Amino acid sequence: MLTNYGCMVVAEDLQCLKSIALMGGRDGPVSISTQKLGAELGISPQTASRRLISLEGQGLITRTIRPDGQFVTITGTGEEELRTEYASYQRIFEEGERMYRLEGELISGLGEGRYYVSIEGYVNQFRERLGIDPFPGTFNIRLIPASVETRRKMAGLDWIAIDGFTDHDRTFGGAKGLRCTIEGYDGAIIVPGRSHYPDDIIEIISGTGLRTALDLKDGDMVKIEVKRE
Amino acid sequence: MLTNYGCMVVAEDLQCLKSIALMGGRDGPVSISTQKLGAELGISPQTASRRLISLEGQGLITRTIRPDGQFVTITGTGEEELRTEYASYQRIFEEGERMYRLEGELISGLGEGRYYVSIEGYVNQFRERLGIDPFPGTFNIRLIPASVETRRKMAGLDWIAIDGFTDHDRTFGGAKGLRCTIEGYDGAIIVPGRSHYPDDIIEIISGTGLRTALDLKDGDMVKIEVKRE
DNA sequence: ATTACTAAAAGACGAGTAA
DNA sequence: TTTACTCGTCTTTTAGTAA
Repeated sequence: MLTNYGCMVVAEDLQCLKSIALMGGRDGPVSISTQKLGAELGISPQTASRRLISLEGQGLITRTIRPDGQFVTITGTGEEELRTEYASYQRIFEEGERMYRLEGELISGLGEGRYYVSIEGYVNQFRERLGIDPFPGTFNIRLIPASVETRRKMAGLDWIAIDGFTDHDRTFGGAKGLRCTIEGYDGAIIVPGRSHYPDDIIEIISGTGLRTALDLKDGDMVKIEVKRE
Repeated sequence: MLTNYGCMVVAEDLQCLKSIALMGGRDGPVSISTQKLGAELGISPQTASRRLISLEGQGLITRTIRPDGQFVTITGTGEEELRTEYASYQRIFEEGERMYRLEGELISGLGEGRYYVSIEGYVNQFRERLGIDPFPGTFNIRLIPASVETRRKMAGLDWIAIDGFTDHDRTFGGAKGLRCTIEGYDGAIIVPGRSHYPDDIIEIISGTGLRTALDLKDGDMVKIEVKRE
């Protein structure tokens, strides 16, 4: 254990302090037995006792010990410590640029997308619903594994429907699209309605010829950003 | 270590997960070296590495490891875990009955208070500003050590000023009061303006004769509640 | 530079026990 | 019942090292 030059409370101690706070230790003394606290935290009474001693030693709680138990109160310092932790979580969940980021390598298209962007029935919808007049050709990306998880989370976003249609007795399936930026360029992720695309591959359309504009070739890494909400 | 039957993530792992979230691991892959993470958490790179392995094993993060570092993303499960923790802190700070609780034993008064409640210049103010027509006699309490801290926190509350005055060439000092309830009965804590009362003793006035009403004698424990804000 | 293994050192844990 | 000590064990940590 590093000496922790006054900078931070050890994780277990903080967890223990949190439990005391949940029992009401911020508002006044709460009766806590080491057994009860131990059960709460999944540790032995002995260890619970040690935690309380440690918290007291750090000035995070004060105690009144009696033969039949003890009363514990969280000090101002202890409360500050909890507030700092709370602030971290607020930063995680309340702020943020609200952007999902995907990363992957450029691969040769599966062809399907190229086909889509040459059909008027689709192109019109891309233009009207997504605001993209697609460059003839798509951009296919194999996500790094760490991005596949992010892609899953994106299922909850507001995808725009691209309707299927029939033309000259031929049926064209539906799809859905989501606006994004590719290294700064506007575009959209397109996911065919039925066909099961592999989890780690996404197909992108853009008004720009991205391969040329970004000077990319197969295997190069690309970053994609998607606004949340 | 208990087996932790799927019920909870170990405190250190959670702390580590929180750090990753603060680096942006919720929105997409973040480049994290074990060294950087270790420095952030005050642990060695080896331990940081083990933490990441552990988090991955629990399905809380996914990783892409490269010879020159790694990309880490928080999974949906990991995010849930963080949200649960966040919810705990919200409960601590956002909810609650907003009551400070004090506890102590009834002691014989220091006399000073009894004096106060017999002087019209004070009594009028108690009545008008605190809404209390004081019973002649005060209630003195020696706080248990665990309550002394709470009393300190109460300094931030909205105390009502009791002004000093002069009568027949005699000077009467100011004081401040704060409404409270004593075992359910209305009253107020009175703190003399100048005199330095011991930290662990509080003096209470009430419209009721509390000793009789509550059937208390010296040494009995009493609970006092004060509304916050 | 990385990550993560092995092995020695450090530290934490819970059983037993006293007060 | 409590709290918290000692002590033996076991876990965790870090240093060293390999890939």
